Amino acid sequence: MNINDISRATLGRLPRYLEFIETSPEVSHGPGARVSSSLIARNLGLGEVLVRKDLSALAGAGRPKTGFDVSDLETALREYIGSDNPTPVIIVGAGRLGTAILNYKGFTGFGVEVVAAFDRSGSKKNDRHIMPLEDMRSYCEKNGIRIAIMAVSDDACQTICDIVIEAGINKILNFSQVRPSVPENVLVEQLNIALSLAALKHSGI
Amino acid sequence: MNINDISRATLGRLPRYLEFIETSPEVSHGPGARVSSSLIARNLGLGEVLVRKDLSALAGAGRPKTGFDVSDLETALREYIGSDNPTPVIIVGAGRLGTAILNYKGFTGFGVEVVAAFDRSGSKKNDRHIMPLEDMRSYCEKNGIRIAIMAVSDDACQTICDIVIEAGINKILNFSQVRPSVPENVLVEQLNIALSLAALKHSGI
DNA sequence: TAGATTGTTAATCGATTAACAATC
DNA sequence: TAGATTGTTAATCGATTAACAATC
Repeated sequence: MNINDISRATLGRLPRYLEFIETSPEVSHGPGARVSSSLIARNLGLGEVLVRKDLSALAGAGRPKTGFDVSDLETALREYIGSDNPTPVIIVGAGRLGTAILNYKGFTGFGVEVVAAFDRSGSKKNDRHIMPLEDMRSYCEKNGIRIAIMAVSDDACQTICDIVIEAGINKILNFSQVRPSVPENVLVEQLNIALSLAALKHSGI
Repeated sequence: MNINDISRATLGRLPRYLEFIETSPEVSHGPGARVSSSLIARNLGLGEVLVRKDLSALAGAGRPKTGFDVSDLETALREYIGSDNPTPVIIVGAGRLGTAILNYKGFTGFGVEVVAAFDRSGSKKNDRHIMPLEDMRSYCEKNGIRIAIMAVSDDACQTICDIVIEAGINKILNFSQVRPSVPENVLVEQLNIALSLAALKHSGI
């Protein structure tokens, strides 16, 4: 396993590792300080082999008996996640959901940053400036934006999606239940809140 | 494979099957009308064996040459999804995200329904009545609510979670990045928007 | 009968876990 | 050395796909 095939499952755990290493009093930070995968696993409620695999895929081998170098690990985690140099994304659709996401604080730890929001007519909501759709293309070109969050109605989804792609976006996180048809060089990920709820409802407990 | 082990992946496809069957002009609806898994697969962009497995797990065997009975399939899909008799859920936390979800229209097709929202202090937002947290327990007991969506800040997550469980909730869809610790008879599903974005960012295209 | 469509069994693939060998 | 901790290989598990047999 090497750094090029970090799975989504692993990626989801990386910020937890980083946060644990940075904040736990059980982890020391002097030069040469080390941390064991077992310690991390125990605190995060994960299997220790799993942690070991995640970490070694990311930061290279640990050392038997002593564990992983804390400082190397921090650097590698920050580097891979990109928390110091987050990727800019835009939001398209500034209704209630779009505005909520626009003001959401949890993105930085995952290496992304919402830099702008667009809607049919520009406006100003909760201190953040919303730009009109017409400005999206030039904004994205100028700022090299390739990722968009779409929070628009099911009805508008395909139409807006076409515009978004036209603006140079090639990765879309879509909150609509409609799966827009897109050219094959564009990637759409559906985030379906209702499905998560339904799965919960059906999960036997 | 039988109806008791419908996977989450399958569950996510069921509403799409139902919608296709109900709305596609390629599907007729008279008594004895049938539809083939291949037709569904082709239209939804899925493998036909996959569709066949999903459908037969849900509604029992199809018939070679003729396919699946449309009416049986519709009944089974509606029955399993529960769209005619949706499960009530509550929202806890009526900030921007909570309010957005409260007004979200996409739940019915997945067999769930948001029936109330709670926040520290009750209020009225966008025509929907928000109740104070103190009323949650009696409301849930009276209405038999066992599922909650938590849309509160990371800081408040554990505190509110305890209150939610106290109110009789045993399944929680949590938008916070904090994973609350809960008794083992309570199920928490994390829905992490930032992770979805990060995964998209790292997906090679 | 022939052909469309299904069901079944085995193969693949990815993620996780278990068992054990290696090493500092 | 002994023991803590790692890495590696094989097993498991779930979802999907491929190949093929069954049947109306």
